[in-house]
Amino acid sequence: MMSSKRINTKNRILEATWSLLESGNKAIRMADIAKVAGVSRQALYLHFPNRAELLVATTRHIDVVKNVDERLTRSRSASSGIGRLHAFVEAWGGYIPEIHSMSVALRAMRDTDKEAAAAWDDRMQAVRQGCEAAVQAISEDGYLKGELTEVAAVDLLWTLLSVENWERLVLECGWSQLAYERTLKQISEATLMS
Amino acid sequence: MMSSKRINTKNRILEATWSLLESGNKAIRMADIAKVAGVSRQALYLHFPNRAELLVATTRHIDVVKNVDERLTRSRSASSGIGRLHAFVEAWGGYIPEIHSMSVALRAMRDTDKEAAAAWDDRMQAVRQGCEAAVQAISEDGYLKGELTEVAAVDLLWTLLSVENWERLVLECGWSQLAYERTLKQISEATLMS
DNA sequence: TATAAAATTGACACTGTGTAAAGTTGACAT
DNA sequence: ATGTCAACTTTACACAGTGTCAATTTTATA
Repeated sequence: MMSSKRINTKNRILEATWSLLESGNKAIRMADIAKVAGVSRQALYLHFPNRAELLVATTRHIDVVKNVDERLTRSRSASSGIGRLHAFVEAWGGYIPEIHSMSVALRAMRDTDKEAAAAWDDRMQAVRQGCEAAVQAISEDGYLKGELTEVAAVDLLWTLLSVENWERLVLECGWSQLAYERTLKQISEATLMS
Repeated sequence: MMSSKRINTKNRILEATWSLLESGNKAIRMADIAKVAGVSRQALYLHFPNRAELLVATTRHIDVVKNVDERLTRSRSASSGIGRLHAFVEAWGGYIPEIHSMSVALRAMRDTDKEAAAAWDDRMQAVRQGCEAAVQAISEDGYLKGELTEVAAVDLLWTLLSVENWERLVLECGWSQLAYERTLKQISEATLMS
């Protein structure tokens, strides 16, 4: 079959990139990726136009493997506002550690690369939509704090649930994932609901 | 005087770097800095061993000019816990926009450069100390939430007041500085105090 | 006016990205 | 068996940006 080999190689490259990202090594060079994928450096350029697009493609690949979208959407099934809030904090909060290495890489490229920035913003917009759904449910239940508009509430929840805040608490301050999720539920509640 | 010119040039370089950082241009090259400072590219290396140290020196320079430390320390004079909290949120929160461009540059180097990481961590430790002082005052007043240890409370306040959260709300979501400060006072209170 | 520090000039090594071209391998259709 | 086509390799190179080096010029001041 004409393209089976190609698909295989492309996949190997994506997996190699992923594993290097997870290794925590920041300065990943094309040559490193090629080495791990067991392929020549030039072969990378046969499949991806440049480094940025390779990394972006890797995010998408991880997204598919981890089934992000579905997991985030599923959290919207809870009936009450507070139920949705908790479910979303759990879903997204639990997802962060899985995509964290990716997130670091994408954010590092943010300044220099437009595509990378777009890929990251795209991910974040998905999260924001989850926040919107939760806030709306709370608002419909009549529990949204009086002084908050819905937009402001979304802004706040979105900020609280940022990857950066997770990094601070879990990686820098050494909180357990459990403590993170529990506390963020509390803070979100205290911040948004009356 | 033997070194008046040297100091002048060094200062011009620091100011040039600063202005370039403030210009929002991400990819600042040594050649750019030299041009703005009105000096040859090689002259930069006469005063700073490399790009990283030049940027780190620029932070320190800004710190001195803006008088950070004193402004942060001054916020500890309030008598009550809640007073200190508010004063600190105001002091630090008001300071963020002034050092923001610097912060972006330092964080961008964080991955590749040890010194830059150290310089940034150093700044953040100063902020953390401010958080500690506020939490302690609240705790002494007996208003610290029962389920929170002092350390956890400091972790949380520190996280809430991160530059990244300011960026999200003010730059990305378009909040005014006033709204930011007001809301962060509220959230901090709701999160830490009973 | 002699001298020493400060700065300039121009050349170059090094790293990493991306391009280009010629050659190799293997599947497979005829 | 042979020819063909795509995937891949190999080698070479252009390019940008950092950092080094050595020779020279400028300038302040003793």
